[in-house]
Amino acid sequence: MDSWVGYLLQRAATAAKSELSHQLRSVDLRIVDASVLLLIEGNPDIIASKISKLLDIKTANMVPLLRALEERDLVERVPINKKSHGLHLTKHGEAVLAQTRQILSRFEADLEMRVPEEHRAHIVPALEALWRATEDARRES
Amino acid sequence: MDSWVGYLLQRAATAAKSELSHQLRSVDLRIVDASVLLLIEGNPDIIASKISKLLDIKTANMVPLLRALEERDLVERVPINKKSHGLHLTKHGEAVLAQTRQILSRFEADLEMRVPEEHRAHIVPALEALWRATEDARRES
DNA sequence: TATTGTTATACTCTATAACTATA
DNA sequence: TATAGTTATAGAGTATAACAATA
Repeated sequence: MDSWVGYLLQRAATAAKSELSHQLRSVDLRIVDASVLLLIEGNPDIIASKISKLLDIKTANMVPLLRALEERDLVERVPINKKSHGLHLTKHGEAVLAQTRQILSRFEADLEMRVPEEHRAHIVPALEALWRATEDARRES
Repeated sequence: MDSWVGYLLQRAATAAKSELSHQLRSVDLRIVDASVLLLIEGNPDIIASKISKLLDIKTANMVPLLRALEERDLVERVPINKKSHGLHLTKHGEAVLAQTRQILSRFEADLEMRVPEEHRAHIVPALEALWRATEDARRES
């Protein structure tokens, strides 16, 4: 079973997620929080429902997530019209995300270096193809 | 972000898990149930606490899991001493696992074929190294 | 009519604590 | 003293349904 792609994928992903979660505790963020902040920074005035589609989060679950980020003064909502709010980072949010980005890029570099040199160039295209083809299979079923 | 190993790892693993869960519904098993059945078949008279260590399941959570498998007549407990029970598959359990094994091996073959040929030989050793090194990092911290 | 956002709630999975009994 | 198994419970995380208001 140890040589099965599905099993190894699961084990590697779980281990990586667990390590990253641990490292993000220093900025008091979960992985999903960091993902949302990155998305807001890269797409100023993005609305909640757009984030929910991109990250596969139910809109109902976006509410407490964004409320927490807002209460911590990381994110601000600016009314676009009477229905939607554009999201953007506060000054404090930008500062926290800068710290977070350092953690993320260091973590990513560590992950890459753990792949033996002769396999390193193959891991990204292999995972990318695996992801896309598996997503497609799910959509077809 | 789409080229980050950690991100791709997560996406590919989630997609694969979701697809396998869906396929296992035909035998009314979750992935964890199938893993436990495989472990019992490969290690007759294994005890619950051993499974809990191997699959990283809290012993408290093994109780309802094994009870369900026992109530469905897939698994039997045979007393080893006054404290432990050896687990093994019933005839019915063996039959269901045979079906399950077909689903698993077909799924695994599909996954492998989704990796482009030029990267295929690299994915298993790459994931294995990533898993082990990341587990080690977690243990050290 | 579809989208956006929200509330309330339920379900699953996982985690913790306290406990009994046996190796 | 450590291990095996159990109970009860708490906490995330995620999912569904129903709803109001606006594009």
